[in-house]
Amino acid sequence: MPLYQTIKDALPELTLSGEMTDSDKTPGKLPSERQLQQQFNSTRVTVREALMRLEAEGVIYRQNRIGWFLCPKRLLWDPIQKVNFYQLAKNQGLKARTDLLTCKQTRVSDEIFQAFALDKQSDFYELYRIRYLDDRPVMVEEIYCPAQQFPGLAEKALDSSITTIFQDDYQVKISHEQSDIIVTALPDDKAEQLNLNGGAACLKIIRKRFNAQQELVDYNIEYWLHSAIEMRVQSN
Amino acid sequence: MPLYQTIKDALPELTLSGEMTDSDKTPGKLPSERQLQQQFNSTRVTVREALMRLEAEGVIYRQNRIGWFLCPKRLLWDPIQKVNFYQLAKNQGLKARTDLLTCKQTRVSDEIFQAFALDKQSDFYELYRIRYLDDRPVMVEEIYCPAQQFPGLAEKALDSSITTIFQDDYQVKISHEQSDIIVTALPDDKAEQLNLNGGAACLKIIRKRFNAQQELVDYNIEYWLHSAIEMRVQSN
DNA sequence: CAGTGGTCTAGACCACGAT
DNA sequence: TCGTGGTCTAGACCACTGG
Repeated sequence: MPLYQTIKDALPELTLSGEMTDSDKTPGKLPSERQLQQQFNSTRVTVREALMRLEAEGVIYRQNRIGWFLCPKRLLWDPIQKVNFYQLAKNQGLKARTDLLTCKQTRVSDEIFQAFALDKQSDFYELYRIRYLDDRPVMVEEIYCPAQQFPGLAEKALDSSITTIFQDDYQVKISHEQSDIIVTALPDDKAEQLNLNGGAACLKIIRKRFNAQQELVDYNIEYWLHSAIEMRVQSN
Repeated sequence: MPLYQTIKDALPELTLSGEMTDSDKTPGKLPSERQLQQQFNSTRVTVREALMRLEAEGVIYRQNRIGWFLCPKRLLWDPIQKVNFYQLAKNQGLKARTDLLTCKQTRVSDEIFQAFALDKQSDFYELYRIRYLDDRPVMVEEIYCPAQQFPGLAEKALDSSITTIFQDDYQVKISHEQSDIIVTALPDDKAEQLNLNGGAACLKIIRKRFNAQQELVDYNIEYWLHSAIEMRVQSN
């Protein structure tokens, strides 16, 4: 059996038992790579091989230049149900939070513009937001919607539910949506916003939401830390 | 910019252009790691860092001890629709194939047994299958169903659609199913069956299928090569 | 048998975090 | 300032693939 397998198998217990120096400081924090290297009489390359495999499995994750941590349980999500993020988290005993990073009016890429089937290229609102579960950053998203349709959007409480704002402040109701979901690597710029490392596996979700007239209301790109989410779908 | 970034960015074009020795032999095959190491005046560790990031993105994949290859386009799949695998592939211009690895009667783990809510532990059929798209292995699955309910199942054409066999040979019709979907790493034993490497990101799908009486008909665990699949879901 | 990827060693320097 | 993870070098031996 490869050495990294031995290390990999031993790591979760080693961390939970709190034997090693780092672990008793912050709960769930793994010992440093150099400590592990000594513990297993190996090298950093091999230790990191073990760590990265555990990361791929969704057992641990890392914060950029901080260290490696055990993953809490995943958020269970049904892509069919249009359940509010806060409600979803609360139902599962998790604390949800959203931070608005930026909100500006701008032109958008052709791909996004064409999805809206508008007459001519005009301004869009572009929102960048981060979502947290129990204060752990788990998702970044970009939201695009036509500026003309949502005057004064920038002044709203954009760290709350966009759906609610659309509905209460603009009488725009979502009646239907389409989600494309792929597994890919977290792009470096998104990773930076999450204080994570680029290259980690993530779930990329492109969501288009429509009103009853089949008009596109908003275009949403989400990147989820892969270890933070689990999907459950029913079909009849 | 890190060196592995430079290599990563240059690789797809380098492969497609067919400049390097390996690439013109097998279409889509990347140059060997040692060739790349020379080309970029670097080391294997760094070259592999670039390769593994591309793998995580779903741009390339590797066959165990054979080499790295560019990924073909993903199979688009709607977890809500109960579409036959062959039909789905055909609609998207892909050639589907299924290989039966093993089929035996056996006891099963408590987790699976309990899902069936049977009176007492009895034998189950356990099928292992591999699925290919255009002759590329993209999925391994385990299927479990109660042996008593499907006498002689082992003699059927198990490299075709199980759903069809259930329906035509046993008058058992699936009316409803539930899928759990998570991103994780391909376990080593599954990787071996696919001639791939353990540790690569994969989509793990646990599917439970029920008849009209809400009885569990079969229990299915699938591991998809993450770069081979894309999900699209509609919600109303 | 030659070449490949899989695994591993034993170092190094840097930027950044915590203190 | 010290320790951390991020990146990188320059090798090595092995098991296996393919000719």
